[in-house]
Amino acid sequence: MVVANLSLKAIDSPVVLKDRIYHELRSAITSMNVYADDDEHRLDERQLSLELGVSRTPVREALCRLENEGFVHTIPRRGAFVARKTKKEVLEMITVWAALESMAARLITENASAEEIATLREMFSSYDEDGAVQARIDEYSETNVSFHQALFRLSRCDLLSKTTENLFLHMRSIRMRTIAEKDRASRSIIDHMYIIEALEARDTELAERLVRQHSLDLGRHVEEFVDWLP
Amino acid sequence: MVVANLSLKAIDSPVVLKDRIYHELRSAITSMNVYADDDEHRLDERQLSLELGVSRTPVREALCRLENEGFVHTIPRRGAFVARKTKKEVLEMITVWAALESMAARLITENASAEEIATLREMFSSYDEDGAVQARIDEYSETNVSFHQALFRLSRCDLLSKTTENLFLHMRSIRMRTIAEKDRASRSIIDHMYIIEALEARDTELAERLVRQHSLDLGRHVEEFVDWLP
DNA sequence: ATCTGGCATTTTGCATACCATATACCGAAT
DNA sequence: ATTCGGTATATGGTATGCAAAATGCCAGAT
Repeated sequence: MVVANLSLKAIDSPVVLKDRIYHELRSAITSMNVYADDDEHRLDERQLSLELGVSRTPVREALCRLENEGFVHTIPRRGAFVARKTKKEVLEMITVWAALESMAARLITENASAEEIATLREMFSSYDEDGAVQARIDEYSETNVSFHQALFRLSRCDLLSKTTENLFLHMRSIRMRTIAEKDRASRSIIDHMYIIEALEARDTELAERLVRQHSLDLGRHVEEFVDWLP
Repeated sequence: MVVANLSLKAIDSPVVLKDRIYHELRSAITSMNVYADDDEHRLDERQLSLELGVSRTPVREALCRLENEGFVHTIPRRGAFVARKTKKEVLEMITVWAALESMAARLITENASAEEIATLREMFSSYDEDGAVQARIDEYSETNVSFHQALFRLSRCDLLSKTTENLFLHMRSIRMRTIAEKDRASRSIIDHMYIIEALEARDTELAERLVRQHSLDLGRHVEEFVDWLP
């Protein structure tokens, strides 16, 4: 008799309620337009637990986690609110982003394979013709996000990706809104191409600088033109 | 009758139980030597709540927060354990650190006042004589931590400081152990002096590079010599 | 002797109950 | 009419209760 070797992968996620609630609430929060109106969006524990058909306990634990990650702001004895970032906070997020992504670029020049870097170039291959970016601006916006996520993935540094994940979500609405401004979109794709070239050339310092500059440019744009943030 | 103008500052922190428990547990975890023995340190909810004289609920919320921040690892239906970092994870923490601190250095060259930068130099003034670092190695170790914290403080970017805060705590034990190796300590103070000079000279690129290199050197040291991590 | 299967115990995850505080409402006094 | 104070109500913070799941133990089989 031989022992069957099925090479199974361990299952260690008896997906628990609080996690599902966490994801549910997070996606609800990140997909809503927090800045549409002026009044703060309160998150009533009892109401949420009623809507979700669960008790307050797992809702509270999900809110606790969302608070740590900056999506929710809670005031003791007053309740939880959807967090509204100030302009200063958004600018600081962009600064941290720039720091992390430029480090990711460094690591890519040192560790990534040529094939991996090639995938970055392919992402933009369908935008070759003049005006393609403008014509499919929404699609390009998604590609844009994917590109930045890919940079972190190729860095092979999980903590870098993990630390940035929440920044991504926080910045989603901001980026969606700023990328739509047409000249920024074409500037954006040019920047990306130079970044890819630097990565291909394994020019660590250049890649780092270009990536950082790309982010800080967004920061300067926000600083100058975004007036819909407190 | 006039209204007394006392210029009071708002008090909005009716410090709640879960926060005190969080801090209590965090300091307990960060000050213990997690890597002393091989068996994992379990955190029994009931036992903790008994010891702290509270119910399980706030303990659970504190553990939830600690898990988000990487101090605690919980397995559903199995319980919470003090998180043990792998060597890979420590190296990644150092990488992220390098990214954040080098950005802090950039910002200092651009924004900090000469007086602020001068305070950095003063921190090391008592270590001028040869061998002073070796003689007061524990004291120097604290100064070392303060120096790095000061870099983030002077960057005036709260998110940068906040993001790094947990890394600081995670790295405490590592740094405490590695700094004690004497030649690293003297190398360290030399690095710091060059960094301060670059900041004083407002040489953004140089300051950034020196700070990053200083962190990555620690990374290489850990990579090479730390064998007590899984 | 070792391995397997079932039962008991422990412990988490979720639900509910209770308490303290913050807000809202309302009446009385100015 | 407006403002102040008290009471009611609502809501979050904490405690406890209950059920499902995981571990450990023990007996029986091989």
